[in-house]
Amino acid sequence: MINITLPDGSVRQCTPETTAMEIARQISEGLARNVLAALVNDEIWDSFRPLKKDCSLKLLTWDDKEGKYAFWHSSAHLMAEALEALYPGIKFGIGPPIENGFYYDVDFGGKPFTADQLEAVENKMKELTSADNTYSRREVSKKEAIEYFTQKGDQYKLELIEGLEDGQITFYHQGNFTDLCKGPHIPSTGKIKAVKLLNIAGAYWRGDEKNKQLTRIYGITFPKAKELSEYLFMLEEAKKRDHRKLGKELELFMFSDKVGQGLPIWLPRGTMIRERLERYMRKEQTERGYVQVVTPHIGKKDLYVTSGHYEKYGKDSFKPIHTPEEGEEFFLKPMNCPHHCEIYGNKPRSYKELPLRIAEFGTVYRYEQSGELNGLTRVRGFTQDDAHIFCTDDQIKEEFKSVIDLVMEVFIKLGFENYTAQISLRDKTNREKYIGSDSNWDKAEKAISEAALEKGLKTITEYGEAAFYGPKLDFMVKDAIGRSWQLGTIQVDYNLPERFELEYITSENTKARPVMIHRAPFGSLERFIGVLIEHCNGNFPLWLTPDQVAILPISEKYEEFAKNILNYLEKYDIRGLIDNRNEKIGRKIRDAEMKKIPIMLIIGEQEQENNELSVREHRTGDIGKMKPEMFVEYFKNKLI
RNA sequence: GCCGUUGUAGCUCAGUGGUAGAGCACUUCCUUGGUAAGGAAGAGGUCGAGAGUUCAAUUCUCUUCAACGGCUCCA
Repeated sequence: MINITLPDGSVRQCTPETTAMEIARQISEGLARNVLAALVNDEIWDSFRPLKKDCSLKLLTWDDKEGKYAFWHSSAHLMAEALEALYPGIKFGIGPPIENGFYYDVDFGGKPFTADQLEAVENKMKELTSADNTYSRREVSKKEAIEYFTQKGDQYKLELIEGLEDGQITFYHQGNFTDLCKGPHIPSTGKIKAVKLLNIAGAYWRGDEKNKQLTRIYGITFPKAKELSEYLFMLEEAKKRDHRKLGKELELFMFSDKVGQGLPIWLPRGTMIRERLERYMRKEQTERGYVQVVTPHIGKKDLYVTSGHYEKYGKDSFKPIHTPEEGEEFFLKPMNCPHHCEIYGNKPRSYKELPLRIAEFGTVYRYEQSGELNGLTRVRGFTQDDAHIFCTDDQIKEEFKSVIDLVMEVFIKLGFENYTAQISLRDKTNREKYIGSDSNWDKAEKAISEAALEKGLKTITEYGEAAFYGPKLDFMVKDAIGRSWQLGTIQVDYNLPERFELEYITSENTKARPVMIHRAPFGSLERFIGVLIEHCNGNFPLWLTPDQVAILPISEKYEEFAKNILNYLEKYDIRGLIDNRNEKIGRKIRDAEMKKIPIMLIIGEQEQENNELSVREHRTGDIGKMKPEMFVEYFKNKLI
């Protein structure tokens, strides 16, 4: 007999052949129906695997992340079985569960596979779910595994097996399909009640572009049909708040083939948002002791040779700009820091000047690969709310903490609650690719980690994600469709001050090298606004929105009154427009609602006579009449 | 950059080997209307660009540009 400890602390005795599923059944039939996998000690197991030894056991259902993963992993196998039934002879790469669903990489052997074939696969999968085939696990020797896939002719699986140790290899089987897999899997295919294959895309084998490109098929499944329809509805909703779509509808920005790929053009309404963000940031920075500068959009090749960017990125960036002068080359600036280093080096600096915080809304240009461009979130020309803090070693941590404060202030102001901070450190094994000394790196990495800890940030640490010149702390936010984007960033740099030979005079009248911190709370204004659009679904905070108020006269007769009101509001810094089209009020309201204007002021005979405004709020409706003075008061209160 | 899909009016999209259509938006006129679409008429397209096949190409083929979905990359 063995002892099984359940999460509530109770212990059950049973035979070593007992499975998690049997225990579930002992507890209740309902639970047994919902069990997808089991957490045995700290490993995730199949619910149908004999427990063998004393252990702790947690039953996993759809409500557990691990339960979902087992479910989707099994769904990937199910899709593979369906594909193999429909297209015999195809080869399989990997087929893991992902955050929302699963995929499988398939080699169709040169035959095309297009999206309109997905439905047939989906139908086959549904057929296989109604067969309710059980999943089973089998430990196999490496030899046996190799034999099986050699006979099947699947070179990808063979390659995977090569990397595995004998004795650790398992096969999973359901229906007519056997796969190399470490599991775990759900009990049977019948649990999968709803199937949707979403899209197909190319993916390199093992993520290496030198390898063959396989067809990746993405899908999602659910234990209830209703959950699928809810998910699909959610996807539709997410599409509606896509910043590319809203940006077009609300006339915030555009792209032009003639101007070029990845080069956003800001329309008047979008520019208003940008400028308000800039103004806000400038104010915050001034309060924190930053000084503002302006530098040119180009710089001589020499500048980037000195900074090291030329060597590292010269080949992959925009081609140099040549002048009539023989041999003279300029580059579009990919970063502002070299320019700022020149500002620092403009005169001798004293320790009394440090920390010196140089800020600029600097527009930079980077030649991103064409396939990587995406709306405002990935562009070739963008403006950073950049600043470089030159300070002493001892000041790093304090400066770092103050920047973390600033970033959090910005996120709170704009309603981003769901962000994570990522600490990016060096690759533990390969240190070749980094510039700078080991001791400097160690110091910087320590300062970042401590600052983040002391500020109580929720962080994850990633090794190998550091920039080539220093470790960094990035703030990541998710967009409407769940994609994660980096916004704010703080980076320590021991490298550039050295390359530019920057110095300051210490209190002992000796020379010392400052440390540089790059930081950008928004990151890029483009990306920030892109994510912000999706975050608030185009309903910007009142202080930021392009048009705060729409004045809607009932008819042409009240146009004069409307103008007076607008003039009055402008005196109080309230931005508005008058809709004086020859349309009925219902129509004007509808259009203002569609344009997501936060406040509508409806004025007609009654309002004109009593010098009043009928106030209507976006998405809320009529909230009654007010005197203009009262409205200003009301508006100011809403701003906070 | 690579693979796949797409490209027709300002927007969203039908459609065809015989040089194009809808809804909305736009313009004009009628209507002067009270909280999410008043009515009528009109204008608007080198069918992404270039080349080829054909008597004839927006439609078929190739090239190219761009967008989208991924992969790879990212100072």
